[in-house]
Amino acid sequence: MYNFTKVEKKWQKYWEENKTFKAVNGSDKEPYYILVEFPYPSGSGLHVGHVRSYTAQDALARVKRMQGYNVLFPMGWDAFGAPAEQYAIKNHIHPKDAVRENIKTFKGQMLSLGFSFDWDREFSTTDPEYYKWTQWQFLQFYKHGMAYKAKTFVNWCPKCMSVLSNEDAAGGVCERCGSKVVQKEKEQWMLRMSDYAEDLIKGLDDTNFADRVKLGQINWIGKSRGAEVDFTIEETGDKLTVYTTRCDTLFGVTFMVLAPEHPMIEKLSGLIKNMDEVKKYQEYAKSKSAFERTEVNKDKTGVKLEGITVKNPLNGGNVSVFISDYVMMGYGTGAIMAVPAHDQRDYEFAKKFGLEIIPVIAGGNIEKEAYTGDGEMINSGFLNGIDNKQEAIKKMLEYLNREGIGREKVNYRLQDWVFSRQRFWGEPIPMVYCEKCGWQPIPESELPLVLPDVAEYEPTDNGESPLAKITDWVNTTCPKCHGVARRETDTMPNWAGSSWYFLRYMDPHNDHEFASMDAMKYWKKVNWYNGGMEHTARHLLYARFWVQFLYNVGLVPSKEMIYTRVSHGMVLGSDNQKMSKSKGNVINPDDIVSDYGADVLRVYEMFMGDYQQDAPWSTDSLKGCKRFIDRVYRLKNKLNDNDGYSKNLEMIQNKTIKGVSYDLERMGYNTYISKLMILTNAYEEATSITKDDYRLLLILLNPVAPHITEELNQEMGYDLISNATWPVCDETKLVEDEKEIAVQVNGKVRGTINIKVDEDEESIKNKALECDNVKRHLEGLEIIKVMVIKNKIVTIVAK
RNA sequence: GCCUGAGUGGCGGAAUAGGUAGACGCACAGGACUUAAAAUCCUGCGAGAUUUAACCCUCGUGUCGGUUCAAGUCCGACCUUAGGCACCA
Repeated sequence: MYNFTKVEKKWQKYWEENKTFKAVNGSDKEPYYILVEFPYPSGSGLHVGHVRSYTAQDALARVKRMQGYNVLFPMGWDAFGAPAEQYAIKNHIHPKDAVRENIKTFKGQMLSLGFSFDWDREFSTTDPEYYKWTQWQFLQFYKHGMAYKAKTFVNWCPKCMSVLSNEDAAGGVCERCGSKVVQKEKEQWMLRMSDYAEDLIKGLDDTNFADRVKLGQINWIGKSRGAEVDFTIEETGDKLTVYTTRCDTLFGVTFMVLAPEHPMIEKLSGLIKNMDEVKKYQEYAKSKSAFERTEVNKDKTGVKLEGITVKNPLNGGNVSVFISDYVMMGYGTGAIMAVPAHDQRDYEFAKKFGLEIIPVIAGGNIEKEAYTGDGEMINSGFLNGIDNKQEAIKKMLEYLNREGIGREKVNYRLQDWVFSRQRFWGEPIPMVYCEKCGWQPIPESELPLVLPDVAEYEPTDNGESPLAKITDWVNTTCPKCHGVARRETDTMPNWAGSSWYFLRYMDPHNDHEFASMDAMKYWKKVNWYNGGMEHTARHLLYARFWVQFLYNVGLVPSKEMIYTRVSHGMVLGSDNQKMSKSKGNVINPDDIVSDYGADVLRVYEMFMGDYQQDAPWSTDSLKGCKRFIDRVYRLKNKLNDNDGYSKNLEMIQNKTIKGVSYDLERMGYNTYISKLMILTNAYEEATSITKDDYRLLLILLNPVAPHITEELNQEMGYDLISNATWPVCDETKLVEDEKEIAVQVNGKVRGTINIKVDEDEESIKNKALECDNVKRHLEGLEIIKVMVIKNKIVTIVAK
């Protein structure tokens, strides 16, 4: 048909040499910022899934440019991370070399697909010029009291002597050697993200995220309204505070449970008679991985604290105190009041330990299960008789406040961000430890703190980062007292660099700021951000937190720098399974580009299904898209010498313009393609078409098939499509004077009639009633009502 | 267990505000062109009953019920499936 490889290379070269898609800061045009998640450049190359989302955003970028916007559509590399480090350990090369190779592959693939990125803004998170600013921003967190060091637990494989990520420790076993993962205590850097819980919920109002994305964020933050209630340890007078969302059931409390790590246990150790048993249980809880501990369907375990007395502050009833691992130290106060009659977990625990169960809400059967429904309050003193939760909670809160033993309290599931990783291949945390002065930030003038150039990255056997072994690097002087000091050897998590990269694109070569305020004010925010579903909770939340912090210290112009966020579906293998080497269902985009061309691959991936839904690969369907492109190509043989547009095509042309413009706004890429197929079919049916007819189709198709459309457009002698204006629908051409509408009898279609668009109702009714098949169905029936729904349907009700 | 999607022909999927379900494409079948094949073009294509044939008829958007002149679309219960969270008090 035509040599697509030659045509595609030609235009790719043209775009690169002419910087056709360069975005200029401060232009008079309206700015429009389109962002697609930058990839982790893995060794396996670009995935067809990348092609799907990049094509979609590319199409949007090309349309917006034609609509007169100054479009920023950048690309870069999120290149820190464990795989590059693993690869480097195995092959004794520096990860930056592996990364350089992978980036080269990825970029070559992207160029071969014709994406209209502004490559002048390209960077990698691993460039010292970039991570200098990631480190600088960490220092701002630190200087504003938002970064601190604290002891937390990490997944630890005792055999590999290595810290594992939650993913590598999935199922409670080490992914590499299969040993049981245990929890190891470690001092780590933390960011005070929990302080931002409320602001992160509120900020969503200033965004246009898809509802399901907003919900994902809200659920992750996990806001809950409840109360704190103080219980008192009689022997010492210490307060033991619990968090509950059901203070209405306070009369039903028969015991309390503390998390095994609860600090009160240490404080009371002198009083606790069975301290040995308690210590043993604490050890047991620690030995479990986070996975095991949170596994739901397991037996409740625990130990009673013997020798201390606690009473229910409302009715003076005895309340025994247990420790159990079903209570988490990290949420609420790390202690709960147990109401076994009305909480499933407390019920199980009570049954196992033979504890008293007092119902305080009527309904249910406590012989069988905890009753969590609503009902009339019983056995509850001043609450008796109230028959709904809300009111009972309100009354109880009033009482608790009055007596000074409790207060309303909001809790969030969102915790502070563990910001340390025990890895080599990440941004070094720019902190120094001095025996005399403690933790000290390194001076900003010393940034970037670069990773050393060595070739050995084996982790240490005590769980520290490989950096700890590079003594030249570790040993330094204290910025404050100039004495001997050690560098922090942990690095930042992968999420760090990706939390602000969209800001850097606005001003990527700035060497004295991460991005100038002017540049950020010009671009305002990311108008349209697309990425994977798996990133809509965490990555997006981290990025929003980061931006909100920068805003609060006056470094960015808005509290939310991302406006619309959408997520695309995955491209599955033809077997409807996730593509993977082991399943042998992987499609390599390079093969498709060389066999069918980039345009065909792009069209197919837009046509394959609902963009926001997963869709399986089908090479047959791909071939159909090849046929479509070929048909568009062959239309050039039908050109006539007439000027303007063909009269008989104007209606469908304008319909198509209107339809596809709307489709592109709402990510209806599959229907966008189908509408162009319909237009192409109409062109094929015509005896001949004008050059303007043809060019219109080429412009409309250009966002998804940019190479062949530019080529055919050039053959006709026109100026570039990349300089063209997106067509606007001429509504006057859409006015139809005739229309076929359906006639229903008792809800079933029994015929169709042709009407004039402005025909009066009476005449339409008559036409409908005269329709043969309609008459047949009305035989022997009495007409009750005839309704004409304008230009849509006539419906007859008969008995 | 909770949250969020999704269930429509042989397949991928359409159906802006409830108004002719199955657009567009794939696969398949028949035909044209060809020595032949590929490519291309034409025709058919939800299921069923009936008929020489056409019209026509019945059923049909995961299941059951409801609202409506009219439901893939709205409401209520449920089932299946994918993803996320998970002893969160």
